[in-house]
This record gives sequence, C-alpha cells and structure tokens, in this order.
Amino acid sequence: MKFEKIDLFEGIPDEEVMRMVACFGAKIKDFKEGELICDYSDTGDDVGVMLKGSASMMRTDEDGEVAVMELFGEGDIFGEALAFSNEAGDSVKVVAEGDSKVMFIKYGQITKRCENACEHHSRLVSNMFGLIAKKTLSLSQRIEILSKKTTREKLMYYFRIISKCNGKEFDLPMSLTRLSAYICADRSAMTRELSRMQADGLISLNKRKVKILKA
Amino acid sequence: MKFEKIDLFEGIPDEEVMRMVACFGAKIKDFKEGELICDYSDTGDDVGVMLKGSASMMRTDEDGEVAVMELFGEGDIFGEALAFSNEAGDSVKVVAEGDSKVMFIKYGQITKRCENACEHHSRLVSNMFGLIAKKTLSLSQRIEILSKKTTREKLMYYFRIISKCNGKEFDLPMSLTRLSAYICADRSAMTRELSRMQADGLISLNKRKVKILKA
DNA sequence: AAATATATGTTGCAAATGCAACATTTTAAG
DNA sequence: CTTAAAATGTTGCATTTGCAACATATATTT
Repeated sequence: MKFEKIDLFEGIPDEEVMRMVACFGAKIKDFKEGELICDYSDTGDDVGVMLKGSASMMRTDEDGEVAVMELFGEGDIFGEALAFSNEAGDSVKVVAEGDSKVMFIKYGQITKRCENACEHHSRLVSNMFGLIAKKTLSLSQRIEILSKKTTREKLMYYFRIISKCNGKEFDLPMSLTRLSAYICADRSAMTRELSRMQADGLISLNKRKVKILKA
Repeated sequence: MKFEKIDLFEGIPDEEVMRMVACFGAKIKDFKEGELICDYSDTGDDVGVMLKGSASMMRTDEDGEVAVMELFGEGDIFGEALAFSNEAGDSVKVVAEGDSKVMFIKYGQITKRCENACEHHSRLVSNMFGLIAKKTLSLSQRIEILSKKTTREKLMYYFRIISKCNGKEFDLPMSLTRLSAYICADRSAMTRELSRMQADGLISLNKRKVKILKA
C-alpha cells in the first residue's frame, strides 16, 4: 500500500503509516460503484480517508429530495465532526462513485497519544489540522460568496478568489451547471448574468476560460 | 489565573495549563476597549484564545466598507488557519470590544509534542479539535441556511435548527437586525416575510419569542 | 430623566431572480 | 460511430427582494 499521495499521511514513511494504522486499529475497506460507504443516521465516530477512488456525500430530506453536499476525491477526509451539519435530521450518506478504498480511523485515536508513542504521530495530528483548516477555509469562502446580494457580485467575488492564485485568466474548475449550484443561483439566471457581465466589459468568457477585464 | 471556563483547557488542571503555557512559550496580553488585538495583514501564525472580555473580527474592503465578520467571547479561539478566508485580500483585524485578556499560542506548538511530554497535551489537542469541529459545524449550518432560495425558507430552516435543541418555542439568540445580517437578507424584507409567515400561520412571533406552529 | 443610539415595523417601487420551456452543443458511453 | 446524457444558451413572466424613507418602540448612556 502506498500512502504518499494521501495528505493526511504526508511526511510519514509508508511503513510508519502501516505501523500507526495497526496501532490505531484502523480498518481499510473496498467499495464498488454505488455502494454505501457510510451512513450518518447510525452515527459512527470515525474519520474516513479516501485512499482510492471518489465518493459523494448526499443528503435526503423529509420530502425525499436528494442533494449532493460534497464530493470526495483521493486523499480527502470526511466525518461527522469534520465538516457538515445535519440539524434538520435528514439522512446523510456517503456513496462510492466508482471502485474505491477507504480507511476508517477512530476519531479519538488520532488525538490520543498511543502507548507505543509512534514518533510520527505529531505529524499526523498536524496534517489533520491542516486538512481541517483547508476545509474550514473553503467553507468560509463559500459563505463570503453566498453573502453577496446579487449573482454578479457572487460571480465576481468567486472569480477574484481564483484569480488570486491563477492570475486574471483562468479555467473554471467546474462546469457552469455546478458553479450555479455552488453559488446557489439558478443556472439560467446565472448564464444570463454572465452574458450581461460580458456585455458590460467586466469579463470575457469562452467555454470555461474566464478573463477578468475590470477590477 | 483560572482557566476552568476556557474550553480549550477543559479537563486540564490550572497548574498543568500554566506548565504547558510556559513550555509552549505562549504569551498573554491585555487589551483595552478598541485596541488592536491582531492584524492579519502582517500574518502571525498564532492561535488567539480569549481569556477575558470580548472582541470582534472585522474586514475592511477596498472601498473602505467595514463589516463585522465574527464576534468572540470568553473561551473562543481565533486564528488565520482557524476559520476565515481572506482571498480578496481585504484588511482583517481583531479589535477588543472592552477590557480583554488574550493568550497567543504558536500554532505549531499545539500539534507538536513537547520534549517535556506534558501529559495533558493530548487533551489539549482533543479540545482543539472539538473547538474547530464546533466552528466547522456552525459554518456548515450557515451555508445550509444561505443555500435556501427564499427568505422564508432560510428562516424556517434556521428556526428548525434552534428548535432541535430548544423545542417548538424558543427565544431568538440575537436581535432581528443581527438575524437579517446572519441570513443575508434585507432587514425590512425579512420583517415583511416574518409578518407573512405569521399571517400564514407558520409561526408566531412576539418580541424575540418564536413558536413554530406548522412543520 | 433626558437624550441618544438601536432595534423594530411598514410600504411603494424598481431591480434581480427563479422558473419553465425551449434549442443547441459537448461529452461520455455503448 | 452512434446514441444517450450532460452541459450550455436564450427568453417571457411572475415572484421575491433590496432599497429608501418613514414612524415607533426599546435600550443605553450621561
């Protein structure tokens, strides 16, 4: 097993990961397309680590409406305490999108120092903080975006965030359909606004290539 | 110094906290009303712990618009990696609301295991995870609320979250003005919608007493 | 107690948005 | 290569919302 690409284990040699995993009593399971990885109705206090493949977290509300909350790819972690709220009591599940491999670690094991005093444990904790911080950051960012009143403002703020890293010209990291869901705007209304923004010379848009023209 | 009320130190005897704090090289500073506690323009990698008093985190954007992002009370923690995004590059500052006492801990010190192997270190880490999880949860919750299309839906979802803990009848934990800011709706429009919801027999509202009538 | 600042309630109106119902293009799958 | 499934673009229309401009009521401060 190779863990080098998994952020949670970054800086920790594979054999050390193996040792810790054994010490933690963590479990690794395989899943096929569509299989249920996790159900937060019957809560488990585990942290899930996507070792391979991808999965989606979906919420089913009382009316049977299904909404995709999050997508997880290789290296992503998920868990009850980690990044979702379910006060409404909806059913929340994680389902495999394809053949996947997931590691489950008991939450408490990560924070506790094991008796064997695994020397890379601090690194694991530090990595875990880093991952949570990343997630927190993206949540905050989305709130900032959703706080904007108009679709135009939401889009511009979103574009600016991307351009901070990629410059004035960049590719959208998702489809327009997805983007509209992300900023919680109607897709057609968003497209309409994008046209207007181009007409007003704010941006140019071609396929998924965006160029910011005015600040 | 008493730390019993500070969540980050829960379950750790005061004298142990003192020892750890010394071991970490953490600093405690006092602030008066209006004084600058922290400026995220010149980044510090510290975690701030409000030991006494309260503070507000505010963002000033390019147009000079000031917006309160968050309020911190006793026991709250704040920090760059902790729960805010500032991709837009605005100036973000934490300012004391009254006489306050703040502890600054180097982020890395919390995750690292110190040589003295403080025995309560795991507890500290565990508490820290708990606090971050709490924050993450509240961020996710707010996103869920902001995702709703209409003000009515936002309000109902918000009310349901509260009623999960407090039952069908409860007091709003903030003013209507604040609530409108929280759900990102115009205050007058929100008041209007609240009236309609009462007219439609969905809720009853008296001062800050809310009663959910229909599911 | 007087004065000042906040919070709350109301309304008309223009602007923004969601929705539905399309046509068209791209991408993915068989 | 063919076909099915997503993604994209467009428009009219009803609804929702933000905004401005008020009046009134509650705190808070001095």
